[in-house]
Amino acid sequence: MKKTERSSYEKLEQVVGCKWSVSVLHEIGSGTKRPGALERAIEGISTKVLSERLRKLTDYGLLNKNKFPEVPPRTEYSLTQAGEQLVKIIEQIQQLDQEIN
Amino acid sequence: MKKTERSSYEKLEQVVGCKWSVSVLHEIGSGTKRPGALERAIEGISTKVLSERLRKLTDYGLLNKNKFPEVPPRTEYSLTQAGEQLVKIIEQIQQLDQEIN
DNA sequence: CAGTATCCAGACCGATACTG
DNA sequence: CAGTATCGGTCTGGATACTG
Repeated sequence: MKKTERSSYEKLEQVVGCKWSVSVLHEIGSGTKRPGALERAIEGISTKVLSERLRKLTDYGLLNKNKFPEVPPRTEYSLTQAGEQLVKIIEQIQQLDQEIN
Repeated sequence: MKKTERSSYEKLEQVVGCKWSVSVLHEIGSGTKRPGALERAIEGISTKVLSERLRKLTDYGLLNKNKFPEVPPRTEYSLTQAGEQLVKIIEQIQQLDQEIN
């Protein structure tokens, strides 16, 4: 994505720092699994961006992807173990956020 | 910065998602306090961006700023309590990061 | 329904010059 | 030394149309 990165925080920045990533992780953590439902649940996100995030988070090992060979096609995403840990950490930051304000 | 934000993750994205923010927080957490030293310690960051980050993190209540009325001017930054908590959380994510890869 | 391709406006970053 | 202003290139996100 960025090309001039080299710090050890690269991955953190690319995952959490990407707009909508956190919302997507949180929503999936809340039980929403299918892209269509996610798109409806996360107000404001576009198809393209949702797809990009799902792909990236899957690539980074934070999401599992299950594609069912049906018509119409059905795909379900879920948190990996690492994904769940990240969600927990994100929730901590949320609380921190409230303390700040 | 962004203008079309409205999710509850806005702040998290704006703080952690900003390039270099995490590095700056971490470096200050490691004891580096003055802008000049930070600029040298954080390889690749520019004056302008460092200033922006310091300002934003200060505005967000993550950093304390101490300006001394001396010549030449001296300024020192330190983590607020919230800043320290955030640094701890970031370190957790670092560990998670290692598990992912 | 899931996912991709395209187009465009604007945001961010980087480098640098400059002020107090 | 700390901090701001400017400028240019690049990348991202948003909207939409489209494919399987």
